Amino acid sequence: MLQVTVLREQTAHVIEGLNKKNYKNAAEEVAALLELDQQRRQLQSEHDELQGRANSIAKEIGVLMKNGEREKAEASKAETSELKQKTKSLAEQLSTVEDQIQQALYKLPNLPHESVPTGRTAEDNEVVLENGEIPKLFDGAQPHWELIQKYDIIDFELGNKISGAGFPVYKGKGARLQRALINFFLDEAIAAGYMEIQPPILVNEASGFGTGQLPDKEGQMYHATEDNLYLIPTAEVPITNIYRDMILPVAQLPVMNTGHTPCFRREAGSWGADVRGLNRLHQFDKVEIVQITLPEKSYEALEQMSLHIQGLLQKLELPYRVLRLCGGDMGFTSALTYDMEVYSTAQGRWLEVSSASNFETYQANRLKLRYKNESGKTQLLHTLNGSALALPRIVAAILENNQTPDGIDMPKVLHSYLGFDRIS
RNA sequence: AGAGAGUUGGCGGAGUGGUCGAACGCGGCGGUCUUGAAAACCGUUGACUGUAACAGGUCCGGGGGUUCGAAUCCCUCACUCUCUGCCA
Repeated sequence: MLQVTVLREQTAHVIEGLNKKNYKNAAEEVAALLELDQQRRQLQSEHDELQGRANSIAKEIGVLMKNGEREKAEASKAETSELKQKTKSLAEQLSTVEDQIQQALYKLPNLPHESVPTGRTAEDNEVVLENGEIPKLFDGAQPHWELIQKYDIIDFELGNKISGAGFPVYKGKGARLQRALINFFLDEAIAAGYMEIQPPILVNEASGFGTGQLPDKEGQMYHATEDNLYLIPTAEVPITNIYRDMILPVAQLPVMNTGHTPCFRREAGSWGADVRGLNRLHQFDKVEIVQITLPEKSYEALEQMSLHIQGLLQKLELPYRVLRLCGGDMGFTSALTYDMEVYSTAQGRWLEVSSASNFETYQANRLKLRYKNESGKTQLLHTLNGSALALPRIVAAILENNQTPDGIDMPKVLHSYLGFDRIS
């Protein structure tokens, strides 16, 4: 979440940023928040003063009791009762105001980086670059949801039977392709300097708050109510929360972690067009990369992550493009997001396979993730993450783009991982 | 799942109602000594809030209560450990 001091000191900049993110009533809400903040500080200092007096009287009473001056002690006790009442009432008001501020802050999205294009929808995203030839397919080429049936490698019906829609069963070479991709992605990340992590895939409430899934996106996560744990929608949640409530030594930076996990998304309300086959699932696999850096290094890190992701797509020989998301299409917690899209030839459209974001201090503020700068002051770090990569749409694109009338050729880089080079 | 014990500063570990933000040890930092290092000795060493700077306030797992005063007493929740049971 945003820091109150930033709202106070850079009000105009904050409002401008919120507007760019298409946040409604930014000016009014910020003004209301600052008003609350003013009240809070006023109440705080009144409360603290009374509390301070009560504290010193209590100490005096202690001394009087020790000296056996009972009567004086009793007199002082009477004096504090009124103080106590006032303090209590101020404390109540204070906590109400603090709560209001907290709620208001949760509602504010992160501010966009200056390079973020203005815009409202995906139409307004900026295409940063395109790479690779879009292959020409033969007549009768099929979309992946037909190919997976033809070669019997991914089974949605079975998934329906044992779980429900959006939970496919991968079989035979389909399953092996999954495993090969996961290993390939992890090996590449490790070679790039990331440390592999296997985190829990059920997380507690505090972790959900830390990375910003809670409270606003509660409905998107599966919730195990009996134990109040959430199935992770991305490895970002457990891997970033490892560092919750930490003050990291500068020597440990940047933190570079990677991990493969299944991801679970309820996708409530988002079913409709373009969700056939592997395009949108409730459960899918993803390799995630996470970095935690000094503030001045975070954009460099984001570029590095973007290049890493592009390298994967190049090695898989998939045509892709990189988008810089516009203010209206960006995630709530992000300051700058690059989306990587792969061209799905049989569907004739681009599919998002990765998203790399710099959250600057937005998550770190919630996480209390900090470092000590040279003058010994604790300051918030920057957090970043990216998919490297999410499997289902990669699988869809590989199947569609590499199909021949009697089989599907696997990208060369996967051969050693797969143990076969063609699905037929 | 049943029974019991516990949760204190970076770590270990005192503290059971009154100058306790917290003894002591370790670690860290600074200094003396040394050609340098180690050892020894001296000093220092949490976070948040707040202020122009002081001051002040909050924090001993979370929340609530008793009291003039709580790390210390009470309630409640969470978590951890040990034993028993079950199990990959």
